[in-house]
Amino acid sequence: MARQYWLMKSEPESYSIEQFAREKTTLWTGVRNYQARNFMTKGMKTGDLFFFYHSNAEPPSVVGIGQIVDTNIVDPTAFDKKSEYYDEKSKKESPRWFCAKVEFKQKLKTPVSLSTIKKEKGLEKMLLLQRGQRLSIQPVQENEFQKILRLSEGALNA
DNA sequence: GCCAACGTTGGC
DNA sequence: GCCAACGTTGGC
Repeated sequence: MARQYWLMKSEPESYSIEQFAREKTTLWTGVRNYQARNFMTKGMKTGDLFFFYHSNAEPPSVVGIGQIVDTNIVDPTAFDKKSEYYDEKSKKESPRWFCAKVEFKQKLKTPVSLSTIKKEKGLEKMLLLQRGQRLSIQPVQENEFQKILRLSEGALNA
């Protein structure tokens, strides 16, 4: 199975690329949307790469790259009453939520902003740009991945 | 199983 | 701070 590519969102105020760069690896917990969960449990494989995206940021941007280390880990925050992600409906015998272990690879030389992505030909189909979509984990095509990488190195980025 | 009310996401 | 889009909840 060829390597797949993803985009994973995080608000910099809750978990930023800087924090990720410092910790090197982290558990991507707190996914509480079934569609995002299914991408994570069914599609994601060890070795896949993902864009780290800052949502609710100024400007919202792709800021770095990470790699999937392990998948289908039961999300421990669902059982933690003190966690904001606690879900009483997720039982240890039949967990409802899962997370992935991810490793920091690099920050982009230049973040690629949402507005830049919107302007770039060939990226129109990205889920990120689809109307009303709010998925925190979404698949990215390889050519889209490469294109955004090139944007981060060129001067085209606004 | 329908659907109104409500909550959340996230760009602007 | 606003609000569109969408998911979830719960009454019936």
